[in-house]
Amino acid sequence: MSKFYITTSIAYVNAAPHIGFALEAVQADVVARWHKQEEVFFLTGTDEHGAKIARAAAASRGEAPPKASLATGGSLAPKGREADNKLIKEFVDQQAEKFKALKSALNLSWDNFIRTSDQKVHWPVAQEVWKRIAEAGDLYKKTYQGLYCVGHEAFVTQKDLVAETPTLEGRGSDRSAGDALVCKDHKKAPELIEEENWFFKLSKYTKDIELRIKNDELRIIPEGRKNEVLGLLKDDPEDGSASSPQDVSFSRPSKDLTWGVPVPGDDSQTMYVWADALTNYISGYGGVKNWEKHPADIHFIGKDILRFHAIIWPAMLLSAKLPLPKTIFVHGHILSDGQKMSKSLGNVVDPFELVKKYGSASSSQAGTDAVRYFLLREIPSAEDGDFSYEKFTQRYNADLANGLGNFAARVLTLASNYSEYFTIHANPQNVHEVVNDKIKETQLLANKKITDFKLNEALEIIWSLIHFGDQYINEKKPWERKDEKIIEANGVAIHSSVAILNNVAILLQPFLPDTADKITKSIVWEEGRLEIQKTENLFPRL
RNA sequence: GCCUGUGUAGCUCAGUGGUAGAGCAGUGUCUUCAUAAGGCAUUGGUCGGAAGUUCGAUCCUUCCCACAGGCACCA
Repeated sequence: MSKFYITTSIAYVNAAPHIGFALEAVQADVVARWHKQEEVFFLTGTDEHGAKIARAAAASRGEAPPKASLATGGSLAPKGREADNKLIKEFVDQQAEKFKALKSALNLSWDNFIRTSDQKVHWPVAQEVWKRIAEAGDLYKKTYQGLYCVGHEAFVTQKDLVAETPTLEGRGSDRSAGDALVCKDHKKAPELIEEENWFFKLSKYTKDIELRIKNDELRIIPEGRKNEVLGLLKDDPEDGSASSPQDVSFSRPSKDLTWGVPVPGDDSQTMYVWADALTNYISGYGGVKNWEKHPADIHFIGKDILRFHAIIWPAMLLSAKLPLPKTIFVHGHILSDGQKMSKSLGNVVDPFELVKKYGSASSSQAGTDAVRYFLLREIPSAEDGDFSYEKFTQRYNADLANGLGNFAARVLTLASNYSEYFTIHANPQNVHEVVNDKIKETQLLANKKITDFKLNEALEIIWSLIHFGDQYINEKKPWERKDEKIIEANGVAIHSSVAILNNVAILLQPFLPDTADKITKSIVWEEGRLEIQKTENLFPRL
């Protein structure tokens, strides 16, 4: 297993794929394709367990009272769940298909798609890792106290609570002191419930992890995120504001949560998200043995799940005596017209719609590459970015239609119109020195940017080569002066232009694979002679 | 409430102790091989606000404002 191993986080299937996951998948895809000269294993998948999924499944069948106050009495959780689980299974199957469809929509090159509901592939690994952690003595049972809201069918926290309205003051005598809070959605006081959970001794490993992150044995990119994690790990008891992470709950009673992986040796408990979902990186990779030989080179994740990947996951691996991933790359979030995307605002951007919208009749891949390009160029790789149709159109016209598309058409037409030059001067080596230098410089810079995960800047650099090409052609004007004396010079100029285009395509291969192929295929050398096959417009102007 | 980060031209961002730069958009001009595309030139900024350190700050310090994120056992 000497493969370069790249993962995305696994997507939670309670909702349809949105553009945020598309961003992560596309970023990971570029890096995977860029490493293709080595052997690469690229994993993605879906996280399909948990109470939220169960609720989403019910909602999708139009059954559940969304936030209506209909408290389901006491019957919400327990028995008779076999039938329910079957329905949930149908739901997640359906959802997982939508995520898998991203592969063709965005031309992704993943090698495996892991689903946490896969009882044959995923469950045994999740349980094996659990056992290893248990054997290390890092799991213990503890009573968990929480505020349970019947309306939510879940534990709620302080931020879900609001002060009770004055009109209900009559009940004042009922409640104990300081208990004047009610659930903000359901206007009912939560119950204090105790339940027994398995806990993981996270605290045992925080020092070790802090060290490994500090010395980049576990790299976290970008720097700001690394510092954020180090801040979390640092214990400064003085001000009491930040204290190193506490042990985390690793299971839930199965009476409340049957939709998940059973805890080995304890039927009364179901694995909680960490123990279950994070192990996908091992189960999707052929199991513990493979991971031991070659752990992930890069995890691509969003900033919202940094804590789990940078602290809990390494702690689990240390406990299970398994190697840590080498790098965690953290991207930001995509805003929609400056606002957070949310269902209630109705501004969620659907990647499938985008691809369809920007694909032309003649070529649907133009839409795919246009979406890939926007995500990779407009969104700074490690930061938040903004999506709007206006920006998309602007990027498309300026960079793809006027920039790349026009340049390709320009060079190919030029080369095929003046092909007589080639009979005289058909040597591919015959490229101007300045052009060769610029090409080499661009390759160097772009590769450096990709290594640093600055994909947007890599594209910027590639586009500077296109710009250079336009300048070069304007300067050489190979279309005029066809007299004998300068035929040779024009031949070199056209060869040089073709070389620029060809190298742009090579550099773009990981970013816009389909467009790159089209360009490369239109430039053919036959018996030392250049044959140009003009293509249709790569990106028609909008 | 506590902690961290960000705030620079219409938009996206770069940048340095000595009074600011790029790309896109805008304007002018040249050009036709090209997708009314391209080249060149150019208009935009009291560098979030206030005070301080300094001969001098956009870059240093303090306070304030706005936004983002983290923590306060919420995944």
